[in-house]
Amino acid sequence: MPDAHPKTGESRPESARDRLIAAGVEAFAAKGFHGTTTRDISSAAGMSPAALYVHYKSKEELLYQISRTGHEATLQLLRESRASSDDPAEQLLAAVREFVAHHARGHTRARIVNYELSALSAEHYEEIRAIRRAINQEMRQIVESGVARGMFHTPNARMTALALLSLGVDVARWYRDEGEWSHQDIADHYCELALRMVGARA
Amino acid sequence: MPDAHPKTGESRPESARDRLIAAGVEAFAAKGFHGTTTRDISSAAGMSPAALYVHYKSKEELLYQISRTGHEATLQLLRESRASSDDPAEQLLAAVREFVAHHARGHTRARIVNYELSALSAEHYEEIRAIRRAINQEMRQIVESGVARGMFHTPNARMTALALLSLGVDVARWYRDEGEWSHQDIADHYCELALRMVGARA
DNA sequence: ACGGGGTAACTAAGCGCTTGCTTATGTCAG
DNA sequence: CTGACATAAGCAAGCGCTTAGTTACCCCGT
Repeated sequence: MPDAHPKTGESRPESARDRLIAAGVEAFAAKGFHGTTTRDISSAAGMSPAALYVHYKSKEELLYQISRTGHEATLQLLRESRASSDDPAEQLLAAVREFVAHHARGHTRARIVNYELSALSAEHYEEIRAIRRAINQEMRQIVESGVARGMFHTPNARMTALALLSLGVDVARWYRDEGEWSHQDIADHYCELALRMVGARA
Repeated sequence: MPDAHPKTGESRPESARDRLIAAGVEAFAAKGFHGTTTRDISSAAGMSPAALYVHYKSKEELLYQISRTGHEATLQLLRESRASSDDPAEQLLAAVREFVAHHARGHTRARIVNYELSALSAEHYEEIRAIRRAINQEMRQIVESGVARGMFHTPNARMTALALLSLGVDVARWYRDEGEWSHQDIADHYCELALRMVGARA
């Protein structure tokens, strides 16, 4: 909303900010933050190098915007999954299905979200860490509520919750668009794995 | 073996090559290949920038040596686990325990092995990919042999094997030395998770 | 209808610095 | 003397980012 265009409204093809974000996502995911130059990004967005600085203070701020919106989308996805039912097993299935599909479909963005944290400034990193803690807590509460109701059986609910997230995050590392499994196939199989991991079959 | 020292034998504190490797591991893991300068590496190894080129052709060749030995160690670990027993369940437990402990204890090296592949040259990348395929196959054969003997029950043995490796690899991403769980704790819990994932309790 | 003034987006050129790597030279054990 | 190892100095190229200037478009008093 900071760049809502006063007159063109919806017919505008794509804002310069968005094109820079899209170019940054591709480049950072492919070559990493430090392996990407501001010239890579701006030329992929069809601009001169200086144009990047009209819209973002620095290369790092572009990374931060990508990372922040990516983390917030992931957190929201887990919150909605947990709110979708009162049954922990249903919550778990929704969370795993959405989380895995999100990391497969958006593997490019997800790689930046999960593997480029060390390129953030100290302040930005702290902000992102807070979102990551909230993400962990969502999954933990699903598993712990299932254990509390006697529906799940695991000797260490926190580590199991971490393993579930870990499994989903790593999909972004190995997933390929040309692969033989669709993100649906993967999400379905991972739902089955998740039920087994939490010990849902008493 | 290319730099076996003729006389000092075992009392030699550490060769220059090894110090460069150690410095490279730390730097690459902390800031990534492109975020690390040759001056970072050489000064951490207590040498001038030019000394790196006495021992390695380029910064990329140093990365390659780290990546190759790391991959080979991982492959060997899985081969030994599989050879340690005829029982697929025993093989699985040995493989998961060793693989997870290896990725926790050696998380610094493991991060380079798994997250810095795109910085390798095309030729080196192909060589590493071959080792990675062999690693996948080891785990796959454990799971498939368990299914073939009716001891494991999973609808997609290949995806389950991939998930097991994925779970272990991702330990290197989140593991911290200061964390409250030792690598033994994690390995034990992950063994339990692995048995559930493959459906070992018929 | 018109022109002056303000604003936002963008570029060409380039600054100061750092990069990976090389060269010339020295040192020292065998 | 030789050869392996190290360094000081530095090169060409590339880096993130800045500056000065141009263009396009808005509002608004006359």
